[in-house]
Amino acid sequence: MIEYSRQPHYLVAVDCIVFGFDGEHLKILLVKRGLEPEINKWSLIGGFVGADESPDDAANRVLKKMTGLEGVYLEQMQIYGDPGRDPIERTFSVGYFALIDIHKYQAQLNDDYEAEWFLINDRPKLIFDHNQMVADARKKLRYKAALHPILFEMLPKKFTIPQLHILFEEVNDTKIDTRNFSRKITSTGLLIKLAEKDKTGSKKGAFYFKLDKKKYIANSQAFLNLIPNLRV
Amino acid sequence: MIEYSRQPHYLVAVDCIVFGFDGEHLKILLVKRGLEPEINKWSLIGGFVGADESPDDAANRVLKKMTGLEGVYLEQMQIYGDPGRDPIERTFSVGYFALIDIHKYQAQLNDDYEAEWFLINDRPKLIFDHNQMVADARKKLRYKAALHPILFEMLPKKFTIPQLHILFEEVNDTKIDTRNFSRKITSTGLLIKLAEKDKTGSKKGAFYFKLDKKKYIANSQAFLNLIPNLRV
DNA sequence: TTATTAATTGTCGTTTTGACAATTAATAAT
DNA sequence: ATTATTAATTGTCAAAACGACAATTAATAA
Repeated sequence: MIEYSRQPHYLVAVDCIVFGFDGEHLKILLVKRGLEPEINKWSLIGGFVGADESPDDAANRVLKKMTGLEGVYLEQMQIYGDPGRDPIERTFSVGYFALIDIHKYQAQLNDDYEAEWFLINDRPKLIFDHNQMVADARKKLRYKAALHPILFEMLPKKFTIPQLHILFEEVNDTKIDTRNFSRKITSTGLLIKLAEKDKTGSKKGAFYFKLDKKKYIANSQAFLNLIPNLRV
Repeated sequence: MIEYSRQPHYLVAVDCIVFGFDGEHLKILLVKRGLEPEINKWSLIGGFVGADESPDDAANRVLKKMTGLEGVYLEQMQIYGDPGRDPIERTFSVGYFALIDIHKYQAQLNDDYEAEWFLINDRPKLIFDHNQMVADARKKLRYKAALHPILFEMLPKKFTIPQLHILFEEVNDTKIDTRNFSRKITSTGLLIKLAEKDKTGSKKGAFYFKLDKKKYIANSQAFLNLIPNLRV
């Protein structure tokens, strides 16, 4: 009856830009393909959307498979669907960016892929339109992180203000005054100061903080102003 | 060689939430389907993505066909892809929201569809997950409009501050002090005051303004703070 | 001429911002 | 033990932004 069947059918995939932070620099997780086409080339973590799963399900499945992690911060970015973006067959890909605590990551044994962390500013060329995806993801991460408290997702449970500070500078690619930053971030009320100090970075040591989960969830949609003189 | 062919294939569509403003209220454009399934039910403007077009192309094509308009403000929202969202066959849909000047709209003769404007707060139930799409689009419109100067897209070339004011209140579903709003919106530097006045709404008349195109383009990504006490 | 109405400009205390300085808490060197 | 050193933390302050609220203005209608 209806024309559905006459319409062309396509493959639908997901690709994840996985961001991590090693304490100094922003990194992304890439995989070396063990399959044709583009065998041995670096690419984003991705996979086809199965018959019984949503794109979100697929992204979570792929992430679990490649990082061993579940319930990570995952945000849909946009769809990539130019005809010809995949040389084999027309494929739509839903781009996601993920934020993970790099220390929780554990390499998964996998015959098809070989995963590796790269500095965001020193990464290999990627297949297809994956380079564009990374650029878009970075832009969106910067945008979102300027307004919402999401960067905690890349830090361990316990973290210090200086750690946060470096992360913010790294993501926004700018210098931020430590004194003003400290005041701003604590004034959000999202942090709980712990008794313990991290002495690895300095003689004085920096107090550990943890997230106030309740407030974090309640404020996840709130607008903040974490970046001075912000212009996107 | 590669497994692509063994993967399931799907339909990919676009659906557009078309927003307009009649001077008093926010409206959306809906169509009555003349096709099975869900014949005679109201739905969003949409269509399948053709073999040689991107989702953006498809959205523009569909909009042109249903409104007669080209080059309208169009923004990708998210993909809808739950299995079973379409009862006939698995279909992914890329949701877009569009902002148009309602007065430029002209009904298109179309055998398959019948289009009509509805008040955003008094609209019929829609097919499939289209109700969710409208809710999402409204939320995103509100979010975006709070930070970026996009609502001009729904007004004529010449507009008055009071018109803008009503539109902002309508989109954000809140009362905004006229005096502070006027000061804020003019201080963005995006408006050029014209000599002419609009006398239809009051005795004193309100000055017409037009957009400073150059500054508008340059600032389209700038953060503004147009809504007082903003909490999303 | 006056009343009316909505647009526009003005006032002002409070809060936020961001540039910059001073202090503090630890360890390492003397 | 004392001092130097270093990074974390707290402090200062002037300028700008914010938002609650009042007064004035420009037109038409009575």
